[in-house]
Amino acid sequence: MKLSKLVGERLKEVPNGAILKSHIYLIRAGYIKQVSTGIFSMLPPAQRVSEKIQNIIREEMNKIDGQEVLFPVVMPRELWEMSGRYNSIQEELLRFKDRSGHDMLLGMTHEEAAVHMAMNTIKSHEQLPCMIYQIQTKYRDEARPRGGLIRVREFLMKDAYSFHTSQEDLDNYYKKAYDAYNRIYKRIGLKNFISVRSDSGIMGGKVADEFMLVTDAGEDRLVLCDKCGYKANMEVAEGKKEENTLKEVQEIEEVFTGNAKTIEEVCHFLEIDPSNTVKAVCYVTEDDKLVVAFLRGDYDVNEKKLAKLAKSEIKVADTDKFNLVAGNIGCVNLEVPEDAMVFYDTSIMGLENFVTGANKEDYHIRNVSASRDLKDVTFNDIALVKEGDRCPVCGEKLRLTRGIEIGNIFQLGTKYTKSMGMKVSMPDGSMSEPIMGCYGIGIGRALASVVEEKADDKGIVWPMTIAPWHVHFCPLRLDDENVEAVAYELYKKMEDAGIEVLFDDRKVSAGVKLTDSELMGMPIRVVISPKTMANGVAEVTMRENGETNFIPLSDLLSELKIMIADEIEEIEK
RNA sequence: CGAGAUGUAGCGCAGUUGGUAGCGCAUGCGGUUCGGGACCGUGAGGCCGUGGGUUCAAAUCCCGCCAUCUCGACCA
Repeated sequence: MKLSKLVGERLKEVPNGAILKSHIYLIRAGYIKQVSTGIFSMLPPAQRVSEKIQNIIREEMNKIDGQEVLFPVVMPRELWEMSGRYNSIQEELLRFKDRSGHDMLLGMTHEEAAVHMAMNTIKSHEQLPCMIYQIQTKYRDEARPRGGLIRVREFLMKDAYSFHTSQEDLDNYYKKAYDAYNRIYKRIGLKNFISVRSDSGIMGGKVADEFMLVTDAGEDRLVLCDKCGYKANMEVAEGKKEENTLKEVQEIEEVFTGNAKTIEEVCHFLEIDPSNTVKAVCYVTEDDKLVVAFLRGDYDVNEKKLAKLAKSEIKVADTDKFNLVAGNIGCVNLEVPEDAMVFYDTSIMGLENFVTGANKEDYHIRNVSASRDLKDVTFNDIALVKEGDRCPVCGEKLRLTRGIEIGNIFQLGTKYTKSMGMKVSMPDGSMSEPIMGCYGIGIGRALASVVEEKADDKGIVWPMTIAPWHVHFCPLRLDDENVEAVAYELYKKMEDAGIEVLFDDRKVSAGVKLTDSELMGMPIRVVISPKTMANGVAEVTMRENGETNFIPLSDLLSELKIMIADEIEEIEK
């Protein structure tokens, strides 16, 4: 490819509003162009990377007996009513009408389509297990896209769906998919990725794993133990809290706290530490039942954990509706409706002489004792892990960090086969709903993640396995007839030899060529100039570490081929 | 969806107390340079997001709308 003809431009300046490395460089280096919020076009180099990532994914999916299919982007309302999701999913599902007024939607995921395909074709247990997958555009009407390709509304995704006759069979396959995912990330050149057990939602699945690129740029919070390897998404992470030390129990007394409502205000007013308080956070369930959560003042509610205990989605309650005194709610003599649920976090266990609300305006109470005043309550873990908590497995201090979710796999169970009525005949002649698993990877996000992990202060650094071109060929002084002749000859030879080469055929200064090559990130740069030609060599530089070698022109092709092959082998081994 | 901000040339930005728009980069042409974003000369390129209002006069002041960004909520 000749750079002079490549569609797209290199920019010197940071695009307005871009924060993430991947966002900045992908725009500056001419890989992507924004069309609308969360909607991007891929320019030729990005498309080449995307195709290489797709092919690696295809290979790995095919290795675990996947069969590639293609579901439609547009689906009719009826299909999604079968699973109940036409109504259960809100604005994120983009709905519209066709010319005859029929309700249609844009696919944001394809469980329904997968079951639709399978239920007309898979009839017997003998055809199982079976996995079908596609690589196709998804549309999710995200409320707030961000970070360039990290969180978008329209994106290319590989999604796979497997069908099984038993949980055991699903477990076996799930393990295979898990291994395939690890191989995929390794092969596209990522290093600092992990998998974490995650929340599969109230609606069903039992097991779910998320693959995360560990980076400060991530939007998911992670909890890791460097000693024993415990790792979890913040949503499900457990932490051992520091135990409360026993103290002599004193008599409860009421204290006037006036306008001090929040924990911060109360602590400031009484000159105490938040860890000596117990706060209340109130929620309502889907059917408007009150849920009160008590935690030590220095902890926050993990709403996912609480929702699980309450067996319902929850949202923050309007305390007035339940005659609660916002800011003065306490765990002693709290009056709540019959059907209300009250939960106590384990951080309160053994806590003595603490401050909590008095359940009346302007007052708190002090010297409350868990052992005396909360004798009969059950303690549950409903708090978010915080800095300083210890590993639930080995007791070491946990590390809190962030990650970008680069893929997930989970066991769906029979949610879709049951709701849509897919059954297969079993060995004993009975009919049964297959158990499903599903497995997703966003292609664009994977691409951006590689940039995020590997880019340096000069630009993108592509791994050889997914680089748009292996070699960035920069002849300097193309106005020199000798250089020009040799350059075009070398370019042709490289292409003929099957080396993917981007040829900077522009007659511009050395600085422009070299900085552009670093910005665009090809793994190998080949420079020739009157200087190198006088010695009969080419200057070959690795983008990743800047290592430079001078290679005789006569050996250049064979050396490049070896370097490319070695590099790919190194990444994939 | 809540909070904050921004819309002026392809990109990044300036634009005074209201007086019909400029800078840098990129870009066309001519020339001199040229191994780390060269220089000189000369062009082209703007419905100042959009609709209304105030005014003799609006990029500038007021109101609505739209778009975009950041933080948060949400995220099958």
